[in-house]
Amino acid sequence: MAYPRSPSSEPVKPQRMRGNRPAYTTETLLDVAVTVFTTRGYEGTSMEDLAAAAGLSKSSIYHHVQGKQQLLGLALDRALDGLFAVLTQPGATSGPAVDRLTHVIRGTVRVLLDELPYVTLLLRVRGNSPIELAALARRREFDQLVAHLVLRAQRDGEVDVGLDAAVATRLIFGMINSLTEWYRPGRADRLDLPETVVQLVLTGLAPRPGTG
Amino acid sequence: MAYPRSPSSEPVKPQRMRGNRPAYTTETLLDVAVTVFTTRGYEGTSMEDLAAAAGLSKSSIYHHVQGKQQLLGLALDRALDGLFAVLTQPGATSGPAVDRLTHVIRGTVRVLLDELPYVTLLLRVRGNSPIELAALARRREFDQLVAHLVLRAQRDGEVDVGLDAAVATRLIFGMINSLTEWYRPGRADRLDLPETVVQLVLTGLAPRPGTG
DNA sequence: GTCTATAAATTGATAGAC
DNA sequence: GTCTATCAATTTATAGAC
Repeated sequence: MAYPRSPSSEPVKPQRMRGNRPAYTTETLLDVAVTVFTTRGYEGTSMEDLAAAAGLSKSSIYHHVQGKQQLLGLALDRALDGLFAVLTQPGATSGPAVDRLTHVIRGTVRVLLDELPYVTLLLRVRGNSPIELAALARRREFDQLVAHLVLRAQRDGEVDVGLDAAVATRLIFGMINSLTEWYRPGRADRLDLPETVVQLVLTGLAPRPGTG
Repeated sequence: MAYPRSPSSEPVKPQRMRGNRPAYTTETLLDVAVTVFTTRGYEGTSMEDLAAAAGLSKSSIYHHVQGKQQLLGLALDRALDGLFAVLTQPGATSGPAVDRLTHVIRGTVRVLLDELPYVTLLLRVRGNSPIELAALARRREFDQLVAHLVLRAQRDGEVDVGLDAAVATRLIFGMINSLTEWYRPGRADRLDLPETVVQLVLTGLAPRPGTG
């Protein structure tokens, strides 16, 4: 490599634009967009809203991404990748079904909290475009894999047989997903939310003998 | 009242319009609108969409309501009225706190199922207009009254003291509200959903001795 | 009660200068 | 990488005929 190093091998040094702000990348712009999308809703957000939130003009946004839909697609993929990663972790693929289920519940809560705005956006998608429909299809796939795990745990006698497994799965993950409605980083961080959810799912509210 | 009866005292006889369809009232139009709103999202629904769904022209809709926002406001009020009614029923105002809580859980699930599209719409509101902000304020009031009930049950030793009451309340009602994401009338109607939810909340998934 | 026609504003997106 | 200027399409809403 005696030749001058090609520009692409240089370390990334962010250029400073007006106001001494680092120039946007697709990634940093996505961060801004997802925040606005989750605040005002995707359809309720105009490119003008995005531009104002980013401190850019509308046309500058089109330098980084093809359009509003692409921003949505990137955000939904990120959320889904995080969720599917939980299902391939060792704790989710071996051992008693109820332990795998517990692992998936904990992992799903963690991903939801770590990627809060992205998962929030995913959970609100209605299927109004091909991009949204594709995300809904991936999400259904995730749901089905989890439902299968609950069914296994039930057949193995590890969880209550009095409940319909499919309904219980939906209710449990509905509970988990509802975290996006109120959790904000910084608040209630002393609470171990993944553990709280696992406890509530496994034993419910009823006082257990010896703890009251 | 010897004078001819005024038109307003006549029994309501719906006029038949084109295609032998009864003329719309604000109420029947609201029904159509709420269905479209929950399918495509409120912001994702144009007056043109509503007109197409109703089989009317856009301008005819303005004969019945002032505009899109008013349709939203009427729908949100209906959902909130139903939820608040649960809190004033006898079972919710006397007796041990845990029984009152159980009553409210059952009642909330019932209202949610009975007024499904209206409550669904309420749960998706983001606060993008004064009408939405007012609905969110009423909803917060409902949530606080319920949270108070859980706290009472906890203090009375009727539910597990290992859980944060406020967090548990949010998770439980998050689970209930998640019914709007998948419940459709006709399907799973043999399942007693209010009871299933109460059981899951009180005892969780864990198999109880004697039932396995 | 419903229609056609149209106004006024906003929307997602592009062209081209710096 | 960002800007101003602009376009074509869509959106909410109104006017006025039947």
